[in-house]
Amino acid sequence: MELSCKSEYAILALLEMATHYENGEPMQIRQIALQQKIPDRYLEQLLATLRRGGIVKSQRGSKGGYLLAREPRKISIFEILECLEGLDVQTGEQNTKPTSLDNSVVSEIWQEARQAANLVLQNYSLQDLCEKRDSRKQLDIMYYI
Amino acid sequence: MELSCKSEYAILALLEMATHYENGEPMQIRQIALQQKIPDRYLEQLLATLRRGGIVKSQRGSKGGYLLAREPRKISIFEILECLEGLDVQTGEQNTKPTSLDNSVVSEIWQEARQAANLVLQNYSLQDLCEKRDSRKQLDIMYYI
DNA sequence: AAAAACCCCAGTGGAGAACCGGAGTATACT
DNA sequence: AGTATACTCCGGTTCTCCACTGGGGTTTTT
Repeated sequence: MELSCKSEYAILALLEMATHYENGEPMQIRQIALQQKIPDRYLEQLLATLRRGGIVKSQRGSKGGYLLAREPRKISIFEILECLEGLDVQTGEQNTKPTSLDNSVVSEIWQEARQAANLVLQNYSLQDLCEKRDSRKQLDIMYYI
Repeated sequence: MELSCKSEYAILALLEMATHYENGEPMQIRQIALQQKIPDRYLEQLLATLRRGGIVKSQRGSKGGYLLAREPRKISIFEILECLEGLDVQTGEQNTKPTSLDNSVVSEIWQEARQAANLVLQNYSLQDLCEKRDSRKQLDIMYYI
């Protein structure tokens, strides 16, 4: 029930990219890693996965880096998590576990709960998170004054 | 996002105990383990945790075993999972991670999603699962005829 | 050609999950 | 009283996965 480090890193990185989305220039791994305090070699792998998942695109060579593949509004948090955690390799072979009635009832309940969580995550886009953060920031400033 | 083996075992075991709840006699670990195909030495540990969590009570000695501490209707699936997975030791010490604005926004979203899942699990009792299974069983018999 | 970035593959250390085993203790039955 | 039958507690083992690191490559810009 815990948010994995991997997913948190990925969301933070994408959040960073989303806030700089407008200027259209690619962001480097180092740059993102520094801003969000993420080990850069690790982030590299996460971004590679996100690229394969069609969430970001990369530009090689000098002046290269990463860009969101779509507008922040069009990228849901659910999609990000699915890309990273998901792809539980659907082993074509039959699962040898003899699924009993009890077993299937339990896993259905579990699936229903997961579905409820997914629904929430599908309704949050990167844009939403950015706005949430920015309005929070404004609030903080107000309080400071 | 996967249901841990531990939790699945526990729910299955409690399900087994719930179906025999009426006759009032304690069930032995071996008995439950055999029925639900769970390694008995492992189940022992899970039941100990559930006992400390006030979900089952134990009777020692010959003719001993385990009993649900309450009626199956009064035990929610959420409570079971919380007892097993939960208790994320609230380290009194300050978390040294410098929570940024981004960080807290992300973890709030995550918490909201988890909350949605928990709500589902809170609304399912052991009794509900038993009934769901039994009605499924009836259906199967009908189809067989 | 050299520098700056991404790309790919491989390995490592630690933590936790899923078990297993043995010695101890309470209870019931005879 | 004694034995069998259960739970109780404590420890160890094996295995997998996560987070992270390293060493090469390749592509692009200057």
